[in-house]
Amino acid sequence: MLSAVKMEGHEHSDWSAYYGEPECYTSAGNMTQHTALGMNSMSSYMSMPGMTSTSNMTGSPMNMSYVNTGVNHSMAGMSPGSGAMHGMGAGMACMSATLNPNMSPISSQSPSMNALTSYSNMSVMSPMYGQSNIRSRDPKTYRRSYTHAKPPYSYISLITMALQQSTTKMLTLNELYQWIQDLFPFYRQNQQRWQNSIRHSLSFNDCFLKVPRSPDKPGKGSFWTLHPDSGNMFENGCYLRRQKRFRCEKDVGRETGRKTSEGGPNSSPESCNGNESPHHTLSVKDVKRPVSAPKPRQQVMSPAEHAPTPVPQTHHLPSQHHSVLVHEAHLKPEHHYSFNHPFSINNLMSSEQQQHHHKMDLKTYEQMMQYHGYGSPMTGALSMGSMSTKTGLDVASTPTDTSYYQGVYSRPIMNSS
DNA sequence: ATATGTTTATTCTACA
DNA sequence: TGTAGAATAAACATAT
Repeated sequence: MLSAVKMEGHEHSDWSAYYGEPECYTSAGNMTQHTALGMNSMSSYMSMPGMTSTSNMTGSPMNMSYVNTGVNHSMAGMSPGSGAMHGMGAGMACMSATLNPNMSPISSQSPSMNALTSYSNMSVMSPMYGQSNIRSRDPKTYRRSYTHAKPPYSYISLITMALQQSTTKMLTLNELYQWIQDLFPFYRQNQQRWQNSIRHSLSFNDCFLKVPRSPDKPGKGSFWTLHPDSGNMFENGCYLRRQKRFRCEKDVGRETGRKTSEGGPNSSPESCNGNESPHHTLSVKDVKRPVSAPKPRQQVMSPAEHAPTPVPQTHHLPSQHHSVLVHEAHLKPEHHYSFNHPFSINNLMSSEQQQHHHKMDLKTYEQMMQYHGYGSPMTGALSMGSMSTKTGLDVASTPTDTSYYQGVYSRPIMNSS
């Protein structure tokens, strides 16, 4: 529903041009009656008129032949019949699988993609978007224009989606880039511009945390993940503009939103792990940069620098803070479910489905712990990062042309005739 | 050299 | 209209 995805001023011209008159959105807002809020309501689009029926949706994601001549990274990683699909709403599973760049069975639960999918459907398949001036457009130019329209998501929400949908809940910068442009053709242009913005967003916003690579997994850049306390940043349903930026409280008082890293002696991991209370007071930023340093650059802690105790095995230990943080954020089985994010599985799956998901998560978690077999929370966290490659679940390594608009291509634009 | 990451500054926009 | 979130540009540093 469009009350869920408010079309704000950003690039409004783009969207109004492609989607028709504002009243379309207004009518979309009426959809609220169908559902609760947030992404749930967006999910309702899966069964909206204009969508194929559930039974049809269960067919095969492959029917959605995506005729994009661009990237198409194949659906190789996809597992159409994966068990992960079974618990999901059929239509959801289908679309999700179709769009998810990370087509592993596990990640096919992709909550974020459900959101995206829903939006996509809403925009294109829902009859209300086919009304008014769109109908009069030349279908060819309209289609082309549409696919290159700027998505109504802020960079922050795009990053959040990408991170949420990834199996390990953390991605490298390049994987983020890839995810975004795979999904949104719009971002296949002007890369320098938006990628700079992405980098800026990652650094600037407290809701994103940097997780250094383990030494045994060399590569460019760190992993990025969501702050466990970032919670539902888009609970107002607007993916262009949060009502309030997520900031770590400590730093809010100290400075205006600047990320600082690696706290002094006070920055105990526990105080920032997001599990003690919904409103812990220690900034995660302290994990990232020294408070004292006026303007430290590039303060990703080196393992040697920060590991108070020898790092078990070959996994690197960026810092205790980080370790706990990331551990809490990504390895605790319950983490995903305390994460009330609109893209989170919470909002998109039934309790039964969540149970299924939960089991899988536990299993994954256990496997990882078994794999790396040591007690340090850090190690597990890092294994998450490296797991992506170990288990072949690496998002960017198996890019698929899972364009956000994918489904659109294979079917006629609803009501546009 | 290029990618990645940090920071500052400016501008635009939505909203109270 | 003021404020705050977001987009953009750019300078600079560091890592690969």
